[in-house]
Amino acid sequence: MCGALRASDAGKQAVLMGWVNRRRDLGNLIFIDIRDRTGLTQVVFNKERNPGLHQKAGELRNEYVIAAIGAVKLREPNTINKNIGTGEVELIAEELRILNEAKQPQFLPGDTVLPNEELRLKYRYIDLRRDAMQYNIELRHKVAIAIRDYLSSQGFFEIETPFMTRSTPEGARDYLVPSRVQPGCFYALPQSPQLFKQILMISGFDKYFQIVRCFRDEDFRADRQAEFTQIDLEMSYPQPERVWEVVEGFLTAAFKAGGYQIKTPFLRMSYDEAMRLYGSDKPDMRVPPMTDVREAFTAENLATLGVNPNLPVMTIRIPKVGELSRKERDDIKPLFVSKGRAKLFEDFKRLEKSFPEAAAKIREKTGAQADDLILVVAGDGKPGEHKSAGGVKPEVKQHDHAVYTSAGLLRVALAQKYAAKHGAFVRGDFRFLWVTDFPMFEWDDEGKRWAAAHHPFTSPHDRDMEKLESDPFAVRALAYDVVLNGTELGSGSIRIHRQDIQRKIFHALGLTEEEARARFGFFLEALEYGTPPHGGIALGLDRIVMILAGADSLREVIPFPKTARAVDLMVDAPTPVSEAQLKELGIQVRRPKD
RNA sequence: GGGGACGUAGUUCAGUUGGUUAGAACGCUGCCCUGUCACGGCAGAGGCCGCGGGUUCGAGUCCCGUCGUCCCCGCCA
Repeated sequence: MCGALRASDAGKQAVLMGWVNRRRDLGNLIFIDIRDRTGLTQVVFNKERNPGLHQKAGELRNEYVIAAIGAVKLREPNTINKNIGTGEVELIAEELRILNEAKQPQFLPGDTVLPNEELRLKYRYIDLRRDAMQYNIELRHKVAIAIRDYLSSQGFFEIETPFMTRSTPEGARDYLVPSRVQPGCFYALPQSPQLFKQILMISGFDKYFQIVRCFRDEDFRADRQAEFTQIDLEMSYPQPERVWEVVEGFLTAAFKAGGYQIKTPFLRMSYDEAMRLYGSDKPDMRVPPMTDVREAFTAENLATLGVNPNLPVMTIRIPKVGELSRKERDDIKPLFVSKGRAKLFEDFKRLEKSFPEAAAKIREKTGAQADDLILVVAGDGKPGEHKSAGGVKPEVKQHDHAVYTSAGLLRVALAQKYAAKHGAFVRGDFRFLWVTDFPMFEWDDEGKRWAAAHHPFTSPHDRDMEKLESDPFAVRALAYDVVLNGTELGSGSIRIHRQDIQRKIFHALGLTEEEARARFGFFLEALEYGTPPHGGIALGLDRIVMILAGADSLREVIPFPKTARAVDLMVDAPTPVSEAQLKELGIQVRRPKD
């Protein structure tokens, strides 16, 4: 292989096959770097030594595929290239075959500046030849193998589940696949193999896993693709701690495959605590938590500031940012997105001038150093908004959350903006965290109903069972997320294994008996035939590899990704289909323009 | 659904208050060059300024629309 030859190979004959990475034509002497996925080797063509061969080498162009045969020669000491593994040797060509010519590509794998992503995706086969992409794809392979090996060694079976399955109205939008033999009927591509893996527990495969593709028709981001890969697993009779142990085990193996040692067990934190300290259910632990400093202010202070005294007053602290100019402070403002009625005080110096005592308490409470950036996010004091004061009603909690999440989003945005200053975002610093005790339900404003926060098969805490009807907001679920540096890696829960409880949950979700049976009838029936307690989790493989690769986007670790509008630029999908195909499927397309 | 950034040579970019012939670097083509390794030197080719309207004596530049890519909010059980 092109990256394999070493000084010890000197004197041997070698055949190298690969791409022309670069040619350096010195006239009577031509150097060609030949490349494959293992690396580069310099091949030398000397006119004096072999005029015919030298002339042929002159015809070589970028990305031609060639075979070079010759003797491995130790380089003169002054011509050694320390930048490449094969730099001590070179191949003195004796024979050259052009296996295939290449058109001049739009960009070259060896280019130092990347073209824009549109071109990279359109000519993905060129892009994938780049070192960085070859590394990422190999890393992905190694991580997947490590996880398979680990789970297999722990007694888990990898079992496949269908891709063409049943559409369920809960959750994300489905990708649909029309049926030809049943016109007007559709399969759905799975958002996850959730129900199948639960049924595998009912079927007696008490430890299941699968590295499996999932599909969700939603809007996409740097960390969200239309199709993505999950490490899905489920086990019978587990406590949550048992699931966490398994996950910590395979993540240790996966990160080891990526060259990193990680520490277990991971930190644990309840959802409530995560919200209060980080304003997020996926806290990035690399920057300091926020602090509620409501107590530092007097009632008069808060009134003067126009701050609601019933809501939290959160400080964000970003270390070592130093003095900010007026303009830099102004640049912070657009980073703040108020959820509900939160407002931002971006000038702590001014607060300090007006309220020196409160400011001193804040400095003490947050442990802020002189060069730390401090910001305050509080609830807007609107008259007539305190009607729920005194009782912990859902509305109050919602307003609390608005302040927490507004502050939390700003905290993350600032941490990114000033990453160079606080220096806390070091490659290889992995802060894992279990976030536990998620709420069972969320209020769906659009549908005006309670919705499952995780999914409707998640088991509530035993102690909260009686609050299902009276106070749904207070019901905690046996649900947990594994979080790494502010990214949600995975999400799981202990499931409901009893039909009566499942029925109660559907009821709390406002589903009638008939609706529930129409949607999940097969599953409810399965629950009645002796279902062991079970639970599991699913982790995003793409995200794990992305973080290990130090990449900012899933597209860097997926060979053939889609754009934000779910288009594959290389194959140009999706496309319209012929009238005949539609007719066969019994489908008529209503075009938006008509 | 909403907000923001970008779109100029094959590529990455520059292009002043609207003004004459739209530039640079790399790449490409040809010639020269025997120790280069991001080789070097000389010469040359290469432009629907994303697309469609509009304002103007005059538009790469201003306005409206549209298409595409990226980032964020909503959404993602």
